Amino acid sequence: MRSCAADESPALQAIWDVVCAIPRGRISTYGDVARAAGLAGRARQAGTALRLAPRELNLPWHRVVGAGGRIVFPPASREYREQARRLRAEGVTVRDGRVARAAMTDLSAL
DNA sequence: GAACTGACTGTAA
DNA sequence: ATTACAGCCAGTT
Repeated sequence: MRSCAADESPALQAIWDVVCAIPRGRISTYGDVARAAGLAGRARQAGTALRLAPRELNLPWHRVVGAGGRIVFPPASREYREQARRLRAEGVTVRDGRVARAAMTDLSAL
């Protein structure tokens, strides 16, 4: 069964679907996620979609970072620590608010 | 419906 | 390398 539940908004579901498709131990950016969801140039909407995403979806939101692999949250924030912790748990190297380029996923290849 | 906000990004100083 | 800023556009007030 689908791990991502459907939603009334096609755009939100499309984004969630893409995020769900990011393999474990890999990461992608807001811009790339938006593009893969058919919303090119709308990186912010990707962020908004993740903010609105219900926890019940078990969405791997931590695999989405800013352009260039930068974590978008303030380093002291709870969200930042959560994301860094989860990424490291998947074997992704997080250093100084950045993730290794090697962990980048080419969503167009999915 | 106008104004404000922000889980973004590219460019410039 | 860092910091600032303007453009962007969906969601909220």
